[in-house]
Amino acid sequence: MTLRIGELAARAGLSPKTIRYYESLGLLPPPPRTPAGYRLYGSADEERLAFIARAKALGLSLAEIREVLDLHDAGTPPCDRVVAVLDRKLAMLDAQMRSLAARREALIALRRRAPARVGADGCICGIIELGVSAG
Amino acid sequence: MTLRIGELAARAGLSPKTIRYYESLGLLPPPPRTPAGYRLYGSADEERLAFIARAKALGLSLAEIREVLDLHDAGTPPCDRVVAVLDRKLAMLDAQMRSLAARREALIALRRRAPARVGADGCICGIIELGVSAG
DNA sequence: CTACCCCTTCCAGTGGGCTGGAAGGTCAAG
DNA sequence: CTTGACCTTCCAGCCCACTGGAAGGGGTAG
Repeated sequence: MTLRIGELAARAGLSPKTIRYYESLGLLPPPPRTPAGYRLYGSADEERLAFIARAKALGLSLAEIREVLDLHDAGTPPCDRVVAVLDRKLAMLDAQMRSLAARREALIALRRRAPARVGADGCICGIIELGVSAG
Repeated sequence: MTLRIGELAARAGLSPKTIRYYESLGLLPPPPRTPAGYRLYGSADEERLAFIARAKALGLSLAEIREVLDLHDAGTPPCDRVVAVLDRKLAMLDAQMRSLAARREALIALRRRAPARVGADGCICGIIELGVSAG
């Protein structure tokens, strides 16, 4: 159960570069090394990477994941923090979806009127240029 | 109707930096200069910036806007291209909204089960870690 | 003259999550 | 011995739309 970085990366579906990058961000503790300097990992690291993957899939940034991991490593159950982060994510997601929906409406309205605007005079492109009421 | 860059920027609601940046990207043609090298703009530039602002609000990237403007400057009505870009934007928007909606569902389900997962043993944080079926 | 604001150019940094590449060390197989 | 896969470090770049700052010139008011 001792892995070099390439093996760990393969199991986690990442590149060795990414593992080293995570270590540089403090997401993974500095692992023990062989005399030649090769990093050596165990199953705890694999689980940690699985946790990171799950948190990433939920939309947490690496900085947020690091915060949670730091709490855990300090012996504090990170769950309260996780709930707070999740709630914030949810609020941001809602806001983002609203703005996307608004843009989508604008785009669809424009798209519907586009044929009538093609070739409008005195402007760069009537589709974009003319006000919503026109057409 | 001759403006220096600061004046034009103020009218367009941009910074002089941004105007120069747009020029460097080819969104604005290189304007005439005073003997001292100051850029001089006219109402056509103001309209061009208004067009850019509108296109940006629709979600076009500066590269896409440049493409449209290049077509226009070459004497080709850009409307066909605009329609294609708009359609692509719409498809991307839909895909993005679907993925956001999926993440939102996952987040909400997780959030609902969170209390039962707090303090789960043998993992970093039960809220994130446990499978969807758990709880 | 100074003060002050505007203008010029060019270089560099922001954020996020990597990725590429150079230059070199290590280790097992053939 | 060589080959080749793997490892190490460090620096640099990607995307996007700017933004900051340095270093210097221009133009006008007092």
